[in-house]
Amino acid sequence: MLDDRKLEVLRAIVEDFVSTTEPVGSKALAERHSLGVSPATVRNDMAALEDEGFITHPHTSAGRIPTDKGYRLFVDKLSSVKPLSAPERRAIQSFLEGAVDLDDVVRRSVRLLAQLTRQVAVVQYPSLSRSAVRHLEIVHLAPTRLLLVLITDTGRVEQRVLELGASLSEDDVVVLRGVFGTRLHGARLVDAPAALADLPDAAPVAIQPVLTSVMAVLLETLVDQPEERIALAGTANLTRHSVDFPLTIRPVLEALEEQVVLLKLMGEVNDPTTVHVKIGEENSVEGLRSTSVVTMGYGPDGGAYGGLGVVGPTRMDYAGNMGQVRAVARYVGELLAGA
Amino acid sequence: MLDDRKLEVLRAIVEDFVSTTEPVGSKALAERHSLGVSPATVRNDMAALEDEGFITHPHTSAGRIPTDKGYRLFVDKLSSVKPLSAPERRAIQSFLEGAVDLDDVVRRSVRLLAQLTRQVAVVQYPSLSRSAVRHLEIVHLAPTRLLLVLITDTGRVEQRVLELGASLSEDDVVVLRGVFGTRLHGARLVDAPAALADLPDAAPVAIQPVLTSVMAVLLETLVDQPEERIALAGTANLTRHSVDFPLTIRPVLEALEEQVVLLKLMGEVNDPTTVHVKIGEENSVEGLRSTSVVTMGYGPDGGAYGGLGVVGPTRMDYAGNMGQVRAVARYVGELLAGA
DNA sequence: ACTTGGCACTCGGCGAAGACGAGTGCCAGA
DNA sequence: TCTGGCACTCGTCTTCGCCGAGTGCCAAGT
Repeated sequence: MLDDRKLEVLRAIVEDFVSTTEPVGSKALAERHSLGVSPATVRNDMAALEDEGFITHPHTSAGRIPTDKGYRLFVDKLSSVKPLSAPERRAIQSFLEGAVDLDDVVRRSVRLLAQLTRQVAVVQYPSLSRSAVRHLEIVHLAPTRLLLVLITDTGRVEQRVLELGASLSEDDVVVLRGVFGTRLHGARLVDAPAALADLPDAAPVAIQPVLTSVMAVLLETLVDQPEERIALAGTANLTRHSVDFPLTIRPVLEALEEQVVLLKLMGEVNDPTTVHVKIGEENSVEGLRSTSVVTMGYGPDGGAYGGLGVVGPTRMDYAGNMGQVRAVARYVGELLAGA
Repeated sequence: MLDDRKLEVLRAIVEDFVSTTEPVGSKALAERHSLGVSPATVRNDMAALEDEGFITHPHTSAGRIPTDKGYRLFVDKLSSVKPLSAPERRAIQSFLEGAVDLDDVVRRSVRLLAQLTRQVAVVQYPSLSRSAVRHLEIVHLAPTRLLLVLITDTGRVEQRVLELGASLSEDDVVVLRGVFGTRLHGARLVDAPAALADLPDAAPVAIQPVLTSVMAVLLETLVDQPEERIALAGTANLTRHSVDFPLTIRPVLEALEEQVVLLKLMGEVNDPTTVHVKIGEENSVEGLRSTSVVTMGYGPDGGAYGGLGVVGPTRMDYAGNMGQVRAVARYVGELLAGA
């Protein structure tokens, strides 16, 4: 059905189309790649590939372009992730070293990724629920007002102001600090509910009410509805492709503005060992059906802190972008593990 | 030189052009606006306006369009900031209420502004240096490692990990907390250097070294090089205009990706009482020469916490956008003052 | 059975030519 | 100072025809 030469033809079509942006014809193909056969033969192979749905032609008298299915085959069978060049490695290193805090790491990574791939880059902040508690600070702002500050092992900081029904003494606050500190320190946030389950009963009766409400706030805002954050960069890169503009990039820009969409994108990967690729119609998000998304999780092998990746035209350099995404994901993972 | 009718003609041209996007001719103008004169007269006025540089025509047989100078006159003399409609007010309120923390406030505001104006919206986080210290927490992560967490009255949280040369006891940390707490609580960050100036001398000798380095980190990262943050939304709105090309929106997108550019934009306004408008070539940033920027500071009258605004085509609804920017700035200002 | 050269055919792109019409500038008269 | 008239300019849109890349198919060769 699909012998080696046909696959070779497909690879040639993808590579040429990706680099030239123009439909590729049988003649040019036979010349540029040393396939050792005539254009006519190539045409036959092309017809076969088209029957199988791997390529199409926009109109009768034009060359062929790969379909989503064609790219999929190319990515799965015909290409391998391209390791980075030495300059690229150096770029990553010099770009990311010297980041002062988590925000800085994320912002630098996303810009780096955009620059490296020349695509739109997306980086998810380390997910709260998968992080562990490094420190929980309870600040007594006013008699009836507490400020909770949670700091995770990946450096995320979340704070909430809490209005209490009743007034609280400084001693009460100290007790609260002690109780939550011992229960939560080092615990992963997903495990927090379990760690705190018996807390109200175990505590002194006097502070049980306030303790319960602090617990409620903690669990609600940090575990039940964890606030996910995402950074974006390189949207200007969208204008490099697709000559016919507003129509193509509009829905993409709109989709990328939706926090939900980005979360979905990133949520689908929590595997920090493999690069994932979604091509065109494979994307579950409406506005991104004309693009491809390359993603990877970052963090420890067990479960990633979060995801990162790039969004670009289906006509992209998959091998290269996959390599770049993988490299940045690994670096960021290491950086945060060491923090 | 420019009598009332000519000004009226200019206003009509600006209004028509803004709403239709098309060069406006003398005939259409005389009909649509009840100027009480014939197209021929309007033509004469137009010729005069053109001589003065307030309008041009793209080519001989086209209508007139305003120049930057024309828009400037329009904004300064011919229009007044448009108050919001009732639905708009309600939208602001329902959009912003229920924000749980500063991040939330900023992100909601920027999206709100983008939606309201249908332009690209920019919101600067409250500038650190102009904020006051609500709480400074010093966490003893490890014997030689401190975590500084600064919380400002506007709700910004900044943290830095600090590696010390020497080991520190828990008691030392308590002393540190006390010292910095009393000195800084409630102080504005701009005043921090003064508030801390004599600190090393006044403190117990034992902790002077560590105290000095904590001070150094504080002052350097929080006062000398305060980390400014900016949120952006509505870039997809750029595609609504400029039927023409990527050529128009490309440089704009690129400029908007530069943190520096946005800071410059926002830095130029710290007046929370007036809306500022930069039109086309008036912009100091290269990539934004084809756009207009409407900005305003938010915060207390004395000095704003930060700035916010929108970026759009010079052909924008100035009166409306100015009203919207002003309204959002006021709301955000109140919201943060009450926090 | 596969490959190859030949050949007729398709169809989008591009440039020329022309019709159209919006809008102008100017002028003479009120 | 305003107005109507009029000739003129010039960009836009449409049509038309040519060009050529590229195809599909076929018959012949290996």
